[in-house]
Amino acid sequence: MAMSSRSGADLALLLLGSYRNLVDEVVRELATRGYPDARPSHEYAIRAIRAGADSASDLARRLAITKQAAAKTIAALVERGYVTTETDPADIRRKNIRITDHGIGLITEGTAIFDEVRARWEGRLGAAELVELETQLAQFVGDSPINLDAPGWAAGQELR
Amino acid sequence: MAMSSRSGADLALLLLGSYRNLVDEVVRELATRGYPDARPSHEYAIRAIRAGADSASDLARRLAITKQAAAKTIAALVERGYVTTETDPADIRRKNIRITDHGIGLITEGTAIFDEVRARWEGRLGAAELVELETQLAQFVGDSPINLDAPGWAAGQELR
DNA sequence: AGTGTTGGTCAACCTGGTTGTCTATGTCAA
DNA sequence: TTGACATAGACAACCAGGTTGACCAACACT
Repeated sequence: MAMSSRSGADLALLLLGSYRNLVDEVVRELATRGYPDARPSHEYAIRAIRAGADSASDLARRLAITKQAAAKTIAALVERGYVTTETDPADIRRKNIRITDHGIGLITEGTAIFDEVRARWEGRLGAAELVELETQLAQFVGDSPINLDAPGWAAGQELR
Repeated sequence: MAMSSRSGADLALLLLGSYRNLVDEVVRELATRGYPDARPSHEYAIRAIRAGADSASDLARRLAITKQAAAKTIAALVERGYVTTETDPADIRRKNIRITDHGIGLITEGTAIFDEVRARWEGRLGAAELVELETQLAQFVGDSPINLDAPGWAAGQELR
């Protein structure tokens, strides 16, 4: 019996479930590779920093969160040794963020694992099908205020 | 130029972005229809209650969260008038949950809106394509501890 | 009875955000 | 040069939606 049309609520749960499944796997694997306390938000933040957000306010704008939230995130990153901060000599107010080797390691491994999991899915669906799926999802995301480059909305507690 | 293979991290963001897009729309629309303070978790919880979880411990098991968390959720539902509780005459410890008309209204409208949004997506993708997408997502979710019927993991702060 | 299980509650904590307020510094224009 | 405004950051309090841990009261079973 072709199950045909599911409910909209189920669709939502499918989307979120897939996301969490993917991300949980990445976090788990990251833990076994020497980053036991890494959270998805750390990855996103470090990526944003690497992409040019070199101060708290900058990061806040990039992630589309408040600067207070950005400051907290940075504090967490410093605590874990993923970044360091030092006062900008040219502007005493600013604290420039620099990613440590450990931080680089995190996003390098993170990216690799993300891609590994994606490859696994690709193996199951077929390359063309996965690309199509991504294209379709991009359509859903496209017509919205949501900005893939500013995944501040990606927060929540994604792992338990 | 066919953009072909995206990164695994992007895939994750696409999934989450689609979810939030869908859910945000539902919450927004719900607000305009007389449920301004409804949160996704409320909907999930009321659904679970309607499906038979008539006590806090029950709800906890069903949602796969702690009973304390379930109790908090129920308190929020009572506060908003979506459910009422009364002590079970047959077992003084239990507090039976009953969904109010307002609560029924919430999930009725919620379901309708979810389906409307899904229908909109269907209109864009085509019916067959959407079903295929759902089937593919179900595959990703299927091989995991994630249980669509126990969306406790769906929490996080899904809306900003 | 006595022992163990179950339902619920209190309290403290965590994460990742939010507002609101404040100071210190920088910038720019009159 | 000064005075107005913008910006960087920090502090404090709060919120949602979870978590642990400790507990008590009520039920169930032998």
